Amino acid sequence: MPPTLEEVARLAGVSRSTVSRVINNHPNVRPETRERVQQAIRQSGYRPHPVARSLVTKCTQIIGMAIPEAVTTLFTDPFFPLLLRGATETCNAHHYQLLLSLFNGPVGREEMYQRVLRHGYLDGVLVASTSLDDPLISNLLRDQIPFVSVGRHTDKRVHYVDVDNVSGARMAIEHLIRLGHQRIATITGRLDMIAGQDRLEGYRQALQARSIPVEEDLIVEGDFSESSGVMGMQRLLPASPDAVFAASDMMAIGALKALRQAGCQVPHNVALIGFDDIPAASVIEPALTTVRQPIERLGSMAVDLLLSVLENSSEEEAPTHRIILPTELVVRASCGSA
Amino acid sequence: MPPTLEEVARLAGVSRSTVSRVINNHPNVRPETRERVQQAIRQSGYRPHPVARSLVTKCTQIIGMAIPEAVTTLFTDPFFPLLLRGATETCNAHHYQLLLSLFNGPVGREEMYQRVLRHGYLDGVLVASTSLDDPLISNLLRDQIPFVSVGRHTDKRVHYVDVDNVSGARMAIEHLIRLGHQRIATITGRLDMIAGQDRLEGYRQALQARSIPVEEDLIVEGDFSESSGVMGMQRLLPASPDAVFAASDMMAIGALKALRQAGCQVPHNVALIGFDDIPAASVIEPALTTVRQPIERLGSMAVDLLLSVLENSSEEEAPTHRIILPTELVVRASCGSA
DNA sequence: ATTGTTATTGAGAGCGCTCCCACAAACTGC
DNA sequence: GCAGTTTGTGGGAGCGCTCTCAATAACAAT
Repeated sequence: MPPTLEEVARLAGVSRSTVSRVINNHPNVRPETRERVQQAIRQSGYRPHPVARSLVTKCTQIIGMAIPEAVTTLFTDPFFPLLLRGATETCNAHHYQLLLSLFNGPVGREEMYQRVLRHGYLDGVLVASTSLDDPLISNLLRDQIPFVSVGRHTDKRVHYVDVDNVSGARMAIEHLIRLGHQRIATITGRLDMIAGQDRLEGYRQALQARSIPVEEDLIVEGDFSESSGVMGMQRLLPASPDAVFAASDMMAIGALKALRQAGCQVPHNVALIGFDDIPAASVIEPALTTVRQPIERLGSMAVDLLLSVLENSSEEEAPTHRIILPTELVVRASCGSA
Repeated sequence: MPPTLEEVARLAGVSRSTVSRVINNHPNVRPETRERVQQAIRQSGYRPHPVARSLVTKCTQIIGMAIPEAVTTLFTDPFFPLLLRGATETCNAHHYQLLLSLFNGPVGREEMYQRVLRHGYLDGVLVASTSLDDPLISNLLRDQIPFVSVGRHTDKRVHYVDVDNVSGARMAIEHLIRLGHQRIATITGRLDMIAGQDRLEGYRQALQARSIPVEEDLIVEGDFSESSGVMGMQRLLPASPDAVFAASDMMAIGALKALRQAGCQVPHNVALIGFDDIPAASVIEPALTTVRQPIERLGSMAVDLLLSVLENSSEEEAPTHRIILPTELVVRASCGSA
C-alpha cells in the first residue's frame, strides 16, 4: 500500500493541508516546515495519487488523440507515427499523457464516442485526419469538449493546425512548369478531406498563375492509396500528360507502376512528383521528387495549441486559432532536371 | 454540470446504491426498479464518472504502451504503427484504453518512469522493443507492476509475446540454401536486443542443420537501420558472399544500395533477403524477398495476455505466459528463383 | 498598549463513486 | 405459525486528494 498524504502529514507532524501545499508549491509555507515535509515525502517515497487528485481538480492531465477510420490508409505511411511522436514529445514536456483512440470504422463509433471522449478521462482531444463532414467534429463542438483538429477545417469554431497543402502543391506544379512541362496532370487525394481539396487547389492556382488552362481530363480523383494511383494513372494515359502530380507518394508509386506497365519511362517520357516524402520515396527507382511536410512539428504544435486552449477555456470567448506550417519541395530524380 | 448518481437516484426515487447496482449489473434488483432506474438514466443522460469510479475500484481501465528510446528507428518501419493498431483494436473490444508513453532517450527516463508508470493511472503496461538489459523491465519487476513484454525476454518472471524470429531466419536461410547458395552472409540486428540475437541464431541453426560451416567473416553486426545495412554490406564484400540475409528490410535496402555501388547485380550476382516485410520491400527494384511477421496480431495478443494477467493478479502464483507467433516467408525477386 | 494586517496552519467538507452492512419484506420449511 | 433463510433496498463510510475558511501567531502601525 503506497503512502497517502495523511501518512506523510503524520510523519512530518503537520496537517494534510500543509503537505498538499508543499506538493503543489503554494507559497505561505514556512521554509522550515516545507523542508520537514519534503523530508517526510522523500523518506516515505510518497507520490501523489493522480486519480484522487483528478477527482477534485476535474482534470486528468491526459489528452486524447482521436483518429477516425482511414486507419488502414494511415498506417501505410509515416504520417501517423510521426504525428504521434511530435505529440508525445510535447506532451511529455508538459507532463501530460497521450491516450490513443483509434476508431476502427463506423461500427460502434457512437458508443466509442460516448465512452471515450464525451465523459472520459480526457482534458481535451486532438483530432486527426477527419473528413470534412465527420460527425466527430460536430459532436465535439456540440458537447463543448476542448479539441484541436490536425488538418484545416472550415467551421469557424474549430482550432486547427495544418501544413500548407495549397502552397506545397503549388510549389510542385511550379517546379514542373519551370522544367518546361505543359500538360500537367494530377491524381488528387480524397476530395472529402481538406488536404485532398487543398492540394488540388494548389494545382489549379499554379496553372492559372501561369495562364495555363486547367483541363478537366487531366484531373482524376484518387484516395491517397497506391491502388488508386495505379487506376488514376491508367485513366490519365489517354490524355497523354507529360507530367503528373500525385497528391501522395503512395499514389505516385502506384502511378509509377502503371506508367511502367504502359511502357512509359520516368522521368524520360513523363515527369512524376508526389507529396509526403515517405521513406520509400527516396528508395524507389527513380527516386521520387516530392513535397515534404513537417509532420512531427505538426503534432507538437497541435499539443501546444490544445494546452493553450485548455488554459483559456474558462476565460471569455477566446479567438479561434489557426496555424499553418510551411512545406518544402524535395527534388529528386523522378521529374528530371532542367 | 453532468448529472451524478445522486441525481439519477432522486429522479428514479431510489437510493444511490440501487442506481449503482443497476449500472454495474448486479443481480438483486427488482425488474420494475431496474427499469425505472434505467429510464432515469436515459432521461438525464447520465454517464458514470470514470475517475470517481477508479478512485474506489483502484483500476482505471487504462493500460500503457511503453516504448523506450529507439524511437527514431521504430518510426521508420511499420512495426510500431501496426503493433499499436493491433493493441488499440483489442483494447477497444475490452473497453480498455491505451496510453502511449514514448521514452525519448535516457534523459528524464527515471523521472518519466516514476511519473507515468509507477504511480500512474495505469492498470498495467505493455513494453515494446526493449534491449535485454533495459532498466525498465527490472524496474517494473521490482515495483510489481503487471506488464507484458512485446519481445521475448530471458528473465523467467516476464510474460511475453513474440514472433518466432529464430524459425523466421531459419526459413530465410533454408530458402537460400535450396536455391543453391553456399556462401551465405548475414547482417545482424542489434545484438543487445533479443530479436537481433534470435535472427542470428536462426541463421546459425539453418547452416548447421545442413552441415554448412558458419564462417565468422560472413557475419557482421548492424543495428536494423538502413545506414548500418550499407556499412555492413561494404564490410562483407571482401568475403564475396553469394547471398546475404539482412535481419531487417531497412538493412536489406541499405545492402542493396551498397551492392549496386560496388557493381553487383541483385539477384544475379548476390541474392538478398530481408526481414519484416515493410511496404517498401515490395516497391523497390528488385522486390525484396523477406520474412513477414504478424505484428498486428502480436499487439492484439499482448493486450489479451496483459488483461489475463491483470485478472489473475490477485490469485496465487500464476505461471509465466510465453506466446510465440509464427512468421512467414514472402518470396519475391531479390533472391532469384530455383 | 491596542488595533489592524499579514503569514502560517489545521479542520472539515466534498469530488462521485463502490461496497459493506443493516434492515425490512417476502419466502421457505417443519 | 415461528425461526431461518433469501431477496431487495437504503444508509454510511471511505477512496486520496484539494480548497475554502477560520483560527492562531507574528508583526507593523497607530
